[in-house]
Amino acid sequence: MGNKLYHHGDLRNSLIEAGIELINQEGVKRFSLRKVSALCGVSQAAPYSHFQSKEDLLKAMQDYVTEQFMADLERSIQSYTNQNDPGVLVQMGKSYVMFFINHPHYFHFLFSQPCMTVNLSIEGDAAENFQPFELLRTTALRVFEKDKLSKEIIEDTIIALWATVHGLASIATMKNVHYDKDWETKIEDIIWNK
Amino acid sequence: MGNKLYHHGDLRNSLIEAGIELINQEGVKRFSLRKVSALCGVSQAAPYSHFQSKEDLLKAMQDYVTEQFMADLERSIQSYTNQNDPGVLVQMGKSYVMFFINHPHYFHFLFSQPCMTVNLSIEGDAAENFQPFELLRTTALRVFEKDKLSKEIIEDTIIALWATVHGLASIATMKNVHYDKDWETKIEDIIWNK
DNA sequence: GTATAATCTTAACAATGTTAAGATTGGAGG
DNA sequence: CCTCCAATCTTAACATTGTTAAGATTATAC
Repeated sequence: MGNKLYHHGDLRNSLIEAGIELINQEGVKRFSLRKVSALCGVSQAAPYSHFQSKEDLLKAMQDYVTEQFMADLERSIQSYTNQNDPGVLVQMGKSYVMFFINHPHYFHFLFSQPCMTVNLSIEGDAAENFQPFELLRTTALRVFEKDKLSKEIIEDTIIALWATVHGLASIATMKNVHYDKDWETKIEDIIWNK
Repeated sequence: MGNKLYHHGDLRNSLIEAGIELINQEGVKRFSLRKVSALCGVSQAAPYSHFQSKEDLLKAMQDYVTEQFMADLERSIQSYTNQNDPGVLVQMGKSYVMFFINHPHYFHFLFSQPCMTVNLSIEGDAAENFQPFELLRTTALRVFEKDKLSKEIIEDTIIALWATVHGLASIATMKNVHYDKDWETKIEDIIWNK
């Protein structure tokens, strides 16, 4: 009765988004299921209708962000005319930075929390790695295929490209650094001059 | 009265060592002050006579291992005749691996727990880095000084050397890989052939 | 030998993850 | 429209945890 519904309607996503906010404000250390429940105006045990455990919610939070990020990057790549042209890397790099300019809280959530496991290894099992990094890597490998470069140089170039783009995202999402319409051209310039 | 002493005698170190054992067996997630206290045959609040908090004990556990490791490495370096000879790096590498062959549980404690913060960056703040890594780095810089190599090549060589040595330690401390008297010569060969 | 500081114990508190049992509700099938 | 069922949510409770307070015990300095 009234405006208080027994059924929340979209509790699963609300818990995920409130969880990200909570971690950004208090850190993963002070994150708790009960606090997230309270933020969603819901009882302490409500999350257990959607998640098996606290760890399960945390994993879902990571997947939630990563999936949006991946969808954005894949859309960006496929919208480019020539998939083998180096320009596709610049296009992807722009999207990489832009995604976090549009969602700065996602950047802090993913990369500023020591226990949010984001694997970034070249040699290790690719399947366990941060998916956006692997997407950048396979895209770059396709672009560089025709160039007959040594494996080492290619891998180093990929790391350099990723570092540039990730660094830009890190700077752009810092507090007091505001979005500027010149950012897009800024990003293009920096990546091209690599 | 009897053999049960009111004063433990060496509780601080016992807590640290029992804590390392507990983390190796159950993981940092299931580590708790009360369990460590029980393992030491002491009441739940006893740790607070030696540590301010759980975090404080965890930090002390890391420092405890790192200090022993550093002392070992420094002794190894200083025992070598010529501090500028490349051989000092081999000597140090041998000690690096040997330390963890002699203390395999320290390796797992330091490197297999996601929340044990071990920084290993080249560009970042050196003071925040894993001290043994910085020691290897400064030693290598001294050895390579006369060679007039580019900074990039030197840094890459340092990474390669560290990776070799650390990888050997990782393999050597795996279960079912037992210490063998040939390990020392094995290590020498692998590092020299780099 | 006594005062004092260090060390340890017991007891309690609030916060947390998790489960059990039951209430409420939306929607499918009659 | 009505009924039944599964999904969703609530309340209540439990064990575990970090931490503090108050006091007991012991080592050590004087």
